[in-house]
Amino acid sequence: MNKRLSISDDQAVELAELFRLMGDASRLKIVLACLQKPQCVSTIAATTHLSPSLVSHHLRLLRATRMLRGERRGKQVFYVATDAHVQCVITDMVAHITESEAADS
Amino acid sequence: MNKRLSISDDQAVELAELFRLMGDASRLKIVLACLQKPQCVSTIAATTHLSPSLVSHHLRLLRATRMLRGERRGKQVFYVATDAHVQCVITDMVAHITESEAADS
DNA sequence: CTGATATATGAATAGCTATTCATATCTATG
DNA sequence: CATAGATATGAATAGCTATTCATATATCAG
Repeated sequence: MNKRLSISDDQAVELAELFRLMGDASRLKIVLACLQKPQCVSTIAATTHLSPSLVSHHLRLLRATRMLRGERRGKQVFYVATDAHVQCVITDMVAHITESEAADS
Repeated sequence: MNKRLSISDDQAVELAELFRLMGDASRLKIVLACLQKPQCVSTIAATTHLSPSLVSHHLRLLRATRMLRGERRGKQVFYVATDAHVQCVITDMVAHITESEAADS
């Protein structure tokens, strides 16, 4: 039951990088859009109200850190979240935000 | 069982801000140091290998978003993590990092 | 091959942010 | 009060980053 909370500096950097990726509203919305099922770039752009170019730039970062995986289907490329931990974390935090909304003093 | 994953733009910004705070290695280490029990600033600075000034600057941000709470005891101020959700999220992600270390292809 | 659609990439930039250094405030003690 | 220790604050800056615009690449239809 005793949880390990002391991590090395390298691990802190690694972990912070994951959080940093979710620490931008545009990128977070992109990840959210791809959490449940694969979405193509233009759909992501439409649902997030971001330009396709910007979405593509962010997708590159999310791809590089393996938070999302892309698969080409014809002209389109579909992206989906890969990491179950990330899915859990985001889901939990979304729940946190949406639940504690009325209780915000 | 159907989890809410679509959030408003404002909520995305709010959520991203929480992640962004943890998205800096220095700040993440500070939060980690205060997760289990209250720590004073100089102790935090010592364990994180950061200057007291830098720690104090980061603490201000963490205080402002209510991730940490500070309490004065004599000359020292002790900080501790307030939000259980944040504790969970960080603990989960730490577990994620430390577990999947060997399996990193 | 041509044109059209979808995605990616590169450069340029404006705004932000982490860090440092200097200085101020707070608190206990003598 | 004066001094010392602990924390906070302010200014300055160097480096980063999100965004935009222009352009390139890829895929399919005809």
